[in-house]
Amino acid sequence: MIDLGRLRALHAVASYKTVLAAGDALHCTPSAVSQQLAKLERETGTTLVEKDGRGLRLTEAGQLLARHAERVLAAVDEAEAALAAHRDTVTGRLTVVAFATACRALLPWALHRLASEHPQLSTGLIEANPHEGLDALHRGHVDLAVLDDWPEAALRYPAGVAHVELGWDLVDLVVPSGHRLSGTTTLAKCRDERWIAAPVGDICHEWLMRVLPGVQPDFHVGEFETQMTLIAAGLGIAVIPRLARTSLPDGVRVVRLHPEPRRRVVVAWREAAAARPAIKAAEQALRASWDQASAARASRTVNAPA
Amino acid sequence: MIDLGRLRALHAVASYKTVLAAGDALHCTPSAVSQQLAKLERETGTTLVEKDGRGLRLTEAGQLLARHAERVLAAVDEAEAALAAHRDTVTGRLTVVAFATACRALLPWALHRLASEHPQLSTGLIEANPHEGLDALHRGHVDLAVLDDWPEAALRYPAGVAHVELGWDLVDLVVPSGHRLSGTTTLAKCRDERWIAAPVGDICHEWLMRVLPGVQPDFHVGEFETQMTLIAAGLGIAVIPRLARTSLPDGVRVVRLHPEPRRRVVVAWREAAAARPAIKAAEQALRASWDQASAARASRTVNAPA
DNA sequence: GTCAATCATGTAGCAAACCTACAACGTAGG
DNA sequence: CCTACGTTGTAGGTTTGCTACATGATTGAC
Repeated sequence: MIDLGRLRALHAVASYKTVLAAGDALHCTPSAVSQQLAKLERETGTTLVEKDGRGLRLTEAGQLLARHAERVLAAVDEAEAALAAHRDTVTGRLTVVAFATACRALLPWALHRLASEHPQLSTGLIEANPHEGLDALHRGHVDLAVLDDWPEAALRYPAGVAHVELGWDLVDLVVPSGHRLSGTTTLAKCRDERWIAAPVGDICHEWLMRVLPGVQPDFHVGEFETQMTLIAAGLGIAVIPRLARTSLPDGVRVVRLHPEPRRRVVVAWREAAAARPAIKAAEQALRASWDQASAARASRTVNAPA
Repeated sequence: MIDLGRLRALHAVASYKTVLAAGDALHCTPSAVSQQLAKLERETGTTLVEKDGRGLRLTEAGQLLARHAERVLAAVDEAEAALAAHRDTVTGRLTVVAFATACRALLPWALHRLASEHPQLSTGLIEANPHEGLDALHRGHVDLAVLDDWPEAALRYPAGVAHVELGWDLVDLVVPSGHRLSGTTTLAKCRDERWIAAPVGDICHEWLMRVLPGVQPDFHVGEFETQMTLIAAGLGIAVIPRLARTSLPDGVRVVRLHPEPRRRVVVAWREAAAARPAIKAAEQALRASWDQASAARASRTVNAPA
């Protein structure tokens, strides 16, 4: 198939009328241009140029090919321009995987912000636990992952996956209003309570088993909101991260723990996609969302301390 | 600027989903495809592909560039197709230079035939003497030359100019009806006649000076038709090629010469343009025109011998 | 779980292509 | 007639591109 360099040479000669000027425009010697033309003629089996005085002139076939060359080169230019534009535009489709609480407390804000600031970006959201999320990210099923990373059951990030910390999410004990515990306590003192926990296999359950070995929860419920309803009904106690507590139902009370358990909330992406503007924009949107949620919690705490 | 080979590699990978299949389609090893992709990524500063299981998958930028690559490659294909079509199509513009008699006796028929058989061809005609015609051809001002080549004043064809003989045009003596000469004579016997000749510098004049040294024509007229009118008026005699004698006015008579002077009628073109179908078509049309003119002369001779 | 099949990619080496410098040739214009 | 200009050929060195082979990673089956 025709070579681009030869087409460029022909087009330059067609534009500048002389091999010398063409070579000048192409930043090479006229000899190189001449050789390219000769090879193009040999390869196409067509006479493209003819001598004309001490210069040369394109034959009809040469003019024909030069016209087409212009279209080809224009298409190449367009391709480069489109790629360059894509390089610094937040565009395309961005699918995010996030753990359940983040899906409720962080992602709605962040995705809304992304959509309004970058109309060319289309987004998607998948809820999954951090293990599944990290795997989906690594496999390329999603572009961004929001993960909860518990120090006592730390995630292992595969090679090629980068991550940054969004912040720490503190965990409190939540008990029925009339419960004996109050103020600040330690987890160890709660060992003999009736426990409400996440389903087996869930990272929160896994974490609880690790910080309170031997505990056997009576209830296994995924949603913290449901857990709090069970607590309000006096059926047991649970540890609930603050991010999951946008509101506190009647009949429950928060008891601080010491030392305070906490989980890291991180955003992760593939290093291969790190340069994509949409990734950076999404990370910023998530950070803004996190800050907003933190501020909201702070004001609630000030107005109505637990 | 982007290289075509790399675009081809990307497009193949986009089409065949795997480097292995792409290499197969491109008749090279997967390693080559992989290297091309890597270089394309390096050159564009963009991530185009990402690992996906044991295969790979195009990023959005990769898909974008692949779409553009398809357009570029399509444009290249079109260029090749157009060139191939041009290679065996009688098309474009063909300018012919011819000596005066050919302009009248040959070219109208030939150009008409060309125009009707090849509607895509546009033609032009310039009258010039063979020296000028050969020069114009050589310089590329015209594409085809019809020349009268007198053995006694033979043309010199420059390098790069090819020619074929169309046929021989015999020359007779034309005298007033009541002239003493008749039947067959020799040029030498006419030395002392009053001569009508072409203008000085014209190849016909040049030829006459060479075959009859010392003769001093009293009349110098370019058009043979006018020469015959002068002959009919009894003002002198002239040598007139048969091609120029489509009809014989009253008051003149043809006298054969021995040996018969004659000129070669040739068609010439630049070797660089020899492959152009329009050149071949024009040569055939001229040959057909010549044959037609010869046949017409033959039938006239039979019906009304000179 | 292990093993084999599949696919991408890195490395070394060789062949081809490309460009530069220089010289030769032809042409245009004073 | 001679000089300036422009193209084209040749030799040489450099770059590029490909193949063959080995490596690493993943998938699916037994």
